[in-house]
Amino acid sequence: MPKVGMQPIRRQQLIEATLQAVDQVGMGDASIALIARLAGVSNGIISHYFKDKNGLIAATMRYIMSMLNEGVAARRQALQDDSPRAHLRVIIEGNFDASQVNGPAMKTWLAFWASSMHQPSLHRLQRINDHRLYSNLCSQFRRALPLDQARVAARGLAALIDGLWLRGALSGDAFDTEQAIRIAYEYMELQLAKQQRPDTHEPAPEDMRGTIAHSAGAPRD
Amino acid sequence: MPKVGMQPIRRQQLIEATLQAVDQVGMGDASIALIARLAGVSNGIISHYFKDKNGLIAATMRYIMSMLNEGVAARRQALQDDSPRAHLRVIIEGNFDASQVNGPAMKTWLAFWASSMHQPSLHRLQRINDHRLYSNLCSQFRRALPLDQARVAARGLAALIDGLWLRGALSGDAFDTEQAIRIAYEYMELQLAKQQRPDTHEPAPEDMRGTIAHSAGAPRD
Amino acid sequence: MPKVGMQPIRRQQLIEATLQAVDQVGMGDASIALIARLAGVSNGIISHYFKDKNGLIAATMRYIMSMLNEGVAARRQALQDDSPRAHLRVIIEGNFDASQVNGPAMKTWLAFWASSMHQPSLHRLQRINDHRLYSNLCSQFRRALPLDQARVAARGLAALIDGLWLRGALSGDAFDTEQAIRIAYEYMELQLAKQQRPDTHEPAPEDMRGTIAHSAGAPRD
Amino acid sequence: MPKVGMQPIRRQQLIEATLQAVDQVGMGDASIALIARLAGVSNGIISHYFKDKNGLIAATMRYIMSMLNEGVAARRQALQDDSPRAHLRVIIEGNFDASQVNGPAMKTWLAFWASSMHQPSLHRLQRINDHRLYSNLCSQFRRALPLDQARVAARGLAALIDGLWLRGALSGDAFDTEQAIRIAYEYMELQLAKQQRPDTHEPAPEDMRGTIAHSAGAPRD
DNA sequence: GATGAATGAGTGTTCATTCAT
DNA sequence: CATGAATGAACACTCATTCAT
Repeated sequence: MPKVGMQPIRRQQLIEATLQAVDQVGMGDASIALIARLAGVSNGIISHYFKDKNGLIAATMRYIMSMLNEGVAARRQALQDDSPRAHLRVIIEGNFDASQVNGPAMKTWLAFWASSMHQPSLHRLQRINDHRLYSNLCSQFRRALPLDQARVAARGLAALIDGLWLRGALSGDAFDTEQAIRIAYEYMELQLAKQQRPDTHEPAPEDMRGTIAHSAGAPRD
Repeated sequence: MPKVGMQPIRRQQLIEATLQAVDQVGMGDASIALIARLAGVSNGIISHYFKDKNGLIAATMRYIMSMLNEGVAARRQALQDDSPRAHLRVIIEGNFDASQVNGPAMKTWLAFWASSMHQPSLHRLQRINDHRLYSNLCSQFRRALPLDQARVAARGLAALIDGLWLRGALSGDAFDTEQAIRIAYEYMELQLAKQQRPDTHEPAPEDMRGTIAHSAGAPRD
Repeated sequence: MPKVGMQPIRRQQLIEATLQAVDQVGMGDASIALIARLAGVSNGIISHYFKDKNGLIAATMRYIMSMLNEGVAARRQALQDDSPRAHLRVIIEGNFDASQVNGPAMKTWLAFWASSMHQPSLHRLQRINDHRLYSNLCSQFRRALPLDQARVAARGLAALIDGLWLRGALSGDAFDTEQAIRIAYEYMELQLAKQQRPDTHEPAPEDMRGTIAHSAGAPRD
Repeated sequence: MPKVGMQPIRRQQLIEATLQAVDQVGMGDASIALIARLAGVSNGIISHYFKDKNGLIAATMRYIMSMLNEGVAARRQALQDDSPRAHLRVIIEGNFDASQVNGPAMKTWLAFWASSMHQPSLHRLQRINDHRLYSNLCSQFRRALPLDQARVAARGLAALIDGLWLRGALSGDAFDTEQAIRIAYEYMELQLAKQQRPDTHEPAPEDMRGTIAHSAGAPRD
């Protein structure tokens, strides 16, 4: 009943109800009536805060994306090592953050991707996100590799991260975060190894002092 | 007009109309009425041949999966080199076959994944497919690497293939098949390279003497 | 496949499948497809033999009615006593014949009644049947009672028979034929007992010395 | 137009439209669209208030049943004579109340009976109703007769009432309430007569001075 | 005689959206 | 702010019927 400041609270409430609904019945069956019931509010209020259902969906997507970005940002701030490797690790870890590998988030991401193929507004959101992951990876690889190699490495690592996430999400089993991170790390190392000894394709061992560093790199984009 | 033996013809006709409809408006809006119109038949015929819409969707998915399998199988038969490397290349290439990187197929795959999170029957299909890619890769890597390494390599390559495919599908641009294949090849080579030099810090070295073997491996399933 | 004489066989086959279908799913859900499947024939054949669904329904009703009539007729032929009482008993018993108190018959009768309220052709069938029971009872009571009393007795006994049948059918339990017959007998006796006392204001007493004729009495009508 | 507290009004409105529709075209053809049109509301509102068509049908049945009960209850309250006879008369009369012998009610009852053979929820309703008529009759007969006789009398009278109602409904002509009540009265008297002179099986004549009495007994249940 | 492919109108139901209260 | 009554189009699905074979 409070007049002031209800907006952000209600919006958050409805976004979380949306995630819950998508988790329970899928995006296709996540009706406004169900979402409103889960949020404990009336049907009508949704258009009040989000104009229409698409608005709610888009807001929910932006919310998950911001969770992803925050997951990376928080890790980056805790970094002490400023090496590319440390930054890349942060990006990788952030993309497998708990906020991204739970049921509601995974189902919503998948539904979002499917929708983005036909909804221009979602497609735009999606491209921004995809590009962010790539460019964050690329800018870190760039510090260790020539541009061409950096681009390929970034493209590969981005794909590997998304692929690991995708297969984990689709498996139906609990997400094996550790294994996913390990595989992504290894790929990163293999790419970085090209820098040290351009004549070999071995990873560079000695400079990996477990450091972590405060780097940048927002997740899934 | 009713002829005898129309079943296979009509089924194929309706599956193709479904792909077309999904391409045009997305799976969410691919109504029976639209699919029937695209196929040039009446609404009612769909339940005659597929029981209900789910039956049509599942048949469509099976069709795309069989296309994928055939794409790999055809390449495998043309193979002259029986090495793991050659087989792995076939699997990679098959997964980026023209039948898989066109609009209708990509949109259908994405929609299928999203649906599989909530439809047990689709989930089953999906798991079978995912597992097939992994086990095909694994059995090839196994010929060159120790079991543990082979597993990790297979998991990584499967994820990389799916991730490259996913990012390509979501990009909205034409699929850059060549680049995707190149990145996947490189990953494959990096993994196979571990066998060569037993002296490095990598495990599983000596027993993979470049052996090759004739194996099989169908992609994405 | 025999050409000649298939008609009566097919018709009977389809009528029995109709009873079976009504028993299983109710008349509302007894589709032509289901009936054809139960009969082991194709959908299309029904219109060949019965023009349309209504024709099949009507034929099925006529079949049940004829079973009822045969049940009474058979008992009447076995009769040695020609008294009104004996004839009335035959009518009562015939109405609770096994052919009338089984699941398919009871469900079909009820559905038929409901339909007869809106289908003139069925309504006509129904009236004929109802009237037959009444007039058969009436003609027997007439042999023992004055016309007015006979009419009331017949109306009452007809209603009691139908009511006993109805409540038995609706109960969901096995039909207690014996009890129903006992109650109907008692009513008959109470009505016939009025004849004994010629001093009452009613006519037609003494001349009904049990004798009289083989009359008729078809069931439920 | 949406007002608060519309629920009871709309529900009643829709129930009456249902009766009207059943009267006009039968329950089989009483579509939601027709009912909504007769009620002057939109199709969608029905699921808003009754969940689905079955809910509306069940509510309509409960409404007719409550009318029946009220018809008996009102008569019972007006009773001055507390004799079993008076109470039984009230039950009989209530079952032929104007609310039960009009077209819509009769058609709805018949359709309800037919449906109750296949819809468990309706069957339950139906059994309750059937049992109520029987037990009300039985408890009154019990005051004048030994238990065994009372049970048989109640069973017989319940069947007679239902049978008279059924034949009246099916006749297609205007319901002859008076005649039906007269026949039921007579049956009641014949049964009650057993009490007075257990040594004879004659009905008790003299004590039937048209007494009425205030008794209880709800009809058809 | 018999099949089953094909139709297309009709069904109950769901749902995002609107808006008077 | 918030409700929930109300709409009406859209949906998947059913079905009696027709008819080429």
